[in-house]
This record gives sequence, structure tokens and C-alpha cells, in this order.
Amino acid sequence: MLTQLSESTEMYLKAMVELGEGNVVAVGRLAGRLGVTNVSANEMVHRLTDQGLVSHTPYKGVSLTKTGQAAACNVLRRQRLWECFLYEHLKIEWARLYELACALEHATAPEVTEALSIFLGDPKFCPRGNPIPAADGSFEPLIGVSLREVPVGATVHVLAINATETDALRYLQDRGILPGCEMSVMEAAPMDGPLTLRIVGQD
Amino acid sequence: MLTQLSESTEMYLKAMVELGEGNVVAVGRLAGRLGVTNVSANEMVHRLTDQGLVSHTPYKGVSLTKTGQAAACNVLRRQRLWECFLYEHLKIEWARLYELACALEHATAPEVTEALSIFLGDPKFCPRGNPIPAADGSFEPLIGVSLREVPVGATVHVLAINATETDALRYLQDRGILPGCEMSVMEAAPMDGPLTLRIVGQD
DNA sequence: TGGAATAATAAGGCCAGCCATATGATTAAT
DNA sequence: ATTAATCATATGGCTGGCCTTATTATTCCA
Repeated sequence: MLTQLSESTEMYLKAMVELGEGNVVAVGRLAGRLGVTNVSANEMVHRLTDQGLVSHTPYKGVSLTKTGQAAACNVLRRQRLWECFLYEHLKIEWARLYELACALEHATAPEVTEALSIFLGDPKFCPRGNPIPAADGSFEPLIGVSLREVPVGATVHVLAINATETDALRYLQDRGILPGCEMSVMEAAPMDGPLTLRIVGQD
Repeated sequence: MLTQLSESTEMYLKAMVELGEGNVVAVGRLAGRLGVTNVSANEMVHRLTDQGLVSHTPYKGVSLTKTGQAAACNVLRRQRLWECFLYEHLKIEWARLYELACALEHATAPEVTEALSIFLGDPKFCPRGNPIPAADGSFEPLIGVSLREVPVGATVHVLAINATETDALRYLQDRGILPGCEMSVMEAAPMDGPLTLRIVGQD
């Protein structure tokens, strides 16, 4: 059924979940995320549509079909299980987990995925704090708040990191901004400008 | 330097080591092993030559250059380390190790390879009995004898399995023909016909 | 030495996934 | 209502890796 999707296909599907705001994603955002041109993303969206993985309403956006959703969760599961393995057992640097696990995920057969999950003790979250979809495809997204929506002065716990680029992750890592960390918002510059944070336990 | 080789390139290089009889391999045998036509293998050999990975003497065969040798050993190292991991930690069926590890090997960054080796305790042999090249590329092939060369009546220990196809491996697995097993050659049919073996400990 | 088997090359084609450039269509905001 | 920005589409092109179907070289063996 999941006839074996190409690496590229898996990346598109995963990207859709990762930036899936309410399920409909603009093709342009997909393109940006995947580092391809809008034209290329558009072509690919057509192919994905033909395969029944997404549905595309021109000028509106793309959304995952049932099948696409299942496939995407499966990719996410592999990705995040590998992140756990690389972090806990191979002691790989936190900031590189996403990148390195991403390469492995496309090469992982179902029996390896499930054996890996068992080996790891069926973890429910990856080292970036994101939930790991279950083997049956069930997947409950985090209930949390984007940092941008936190009022100035409030103190929060970091639930998960959404960034995926190694550089961005390293930036956070260097400042100790990891899941579980506690911080308060000191200042928010206008026009989506920089946030000034105080990390609890640092000065 | 090892600029990142394509999956296909890595497969060709690995195949050359695996069936490297005295280092010069006929293009036809490469094609057979990789399941492509002779024409395709020939084209690919050209590309590999252009990349300085192999050297090809028409009508004679192909051999690995220094660079190609190093790259091939590196692939082999990844392959066999993953075999160890899949077998010892994920409890994957012996006959499927090659196939599943093969997929992972191409997606494995250097730091993952080395961290994996440490995690596994720097194993020297894979579950098929073949040596794992060292991180520096050093690699001493096994000293053993092909079963076809064993005289009738002799008793031998199985040092390593060379087969890579899952079906062939499963055939051996089902008969308990694994590294370490002891057997004697009862009969050898002419013209490279079947061998009749007695496995020590079985009747 | 001549023929069979094997190897190499040439020519044309396919597919996925990307690219650029250019032209329409739609949306949203003034 | 007009316009800028975004999105879609058409066209043509590229690369890697594979394919088939010839045709031509070479090797090896009888």
C-alpha cells in the first residue's frame, strides 16, 4: 500500500506536517522549507496529487489526504526514533540530530523501525520535545504556545523546539534553550523583531 | 575529498571489493551482481573512471584506484557495523541483515559511523563473519578457503558467508550454515554441481 | 586460424527531480 | 477599482542512472 515512497516525496510529506498550520500549507512555504524553487514545488505537488497523497486547491494551498497523513506520520516516526537513538546511545551533538536522523529515516524498513522503537523502550518524544507518532499512525500534536504569543513578563517552560536547521539548533543549544528549560520573556521588539529572554538558571 | 558519493556509486565500489578476485573484476560480473545490464554497467564504469575511483582496461576488467579502494572500504565498514547493530541490538533476522544494513549504509554520516562503532565496542567482524575495515581504511581480507576447494571427506569450520542475497542467506540460515559451524564435505557432484555436506551436530 | 563468446560502443529513449524564464490567473490590500 | 504580490502554468533544459537494440572489437579455444 505504502508502495515505497521516494526520498523526495517523504521530505515533502514531512515538511507538510512540520509546518502544517491547520493542515493547509501554501506551496511557496513548502518550497522555502525544502530549498527548491516554487516551480519545482508546484510540479512536485502535482505528482503528489496524482499519487493521492495530497490535495491541492490552486491559490489556496495543499493539504494531506488520509493516505498522505499516514505516510507522513510514518516518516516522522522514523525520523524521531532515530533522533532518540543518535542522542541517547551514540551521544551525537543535540544540534545535529535532526540532520543526521533525516538521512537515516528514508533508508529504514518497517521492521527496523519497530525493532528500533522496542530497543529504545517505545519513547514518546524526541530530544527536540516533539511527539513520536505511534506505530498505528496515531499522533497527537503538542498542545503548546508559540513563543511569539507569550506575553511580555510571563514565564514559561520550553515544551519543544520546532527548528530543524542545524545552525538554528546550534544557536539554541549554545544558549541552553532546550526542551524543559524555563524562561521569561523580558521584551518583544515590534514588527516581529527580536525577543529578549531570561533563561532561568542563567544570568 | 570523499565528496559524497551517490548511492549507486557506493554500490558499485562495494561490489568490487566483495567479488574482488585479485582486484580485477570483469564488467559483466559487476553487472550481474548489481542487477543491471552490461551496457549500464559499462556506462557507470566510465563515470567511475572519470571520478578517479576505478581504472578500466577494456577487455580486461576494472580495478579500484587508491581513492576507490578507500571509499569502498568505508562503505563496507558502514555496512558491516549496521549489520552488527541490527543483529545484536535490534534482533533482526540474520538472513535480512545484509539487505537492511545496505539501505542504511548510504545514509550514514562519518560521525554516525564512528559513534556507532564505539557503541558496538569496535567489532572486528560482522554477523556474516566478514572483517570490518578499520576507521583508517586498513582492511585485511580473510584467509580462508572457498568451500568448492575443500577436498571431499575433509572437515572444516565455516569462517564467513559471502552470499548477500536474502534468499540465499535464508537458505543457509535454515540449514544452520552460519559462521562457526563445522561441516564435512561428503560428496561433490561434477561440473560444479551440488555439494553434499554433513553439518556437525545435525543428522 | 577461424569462429564463439565476451566486451565495448553508438544511438535513441525513459524517468524523477530539479533549474530558469516567461506568461497568465487570482488574491488582497490600498 | 486598481495594483502589487503571490501563485500557477507552459516551455525548454539539465543530470544521473537505467533501458533496448544494433554494431564493432577482442579474446580464447578448438
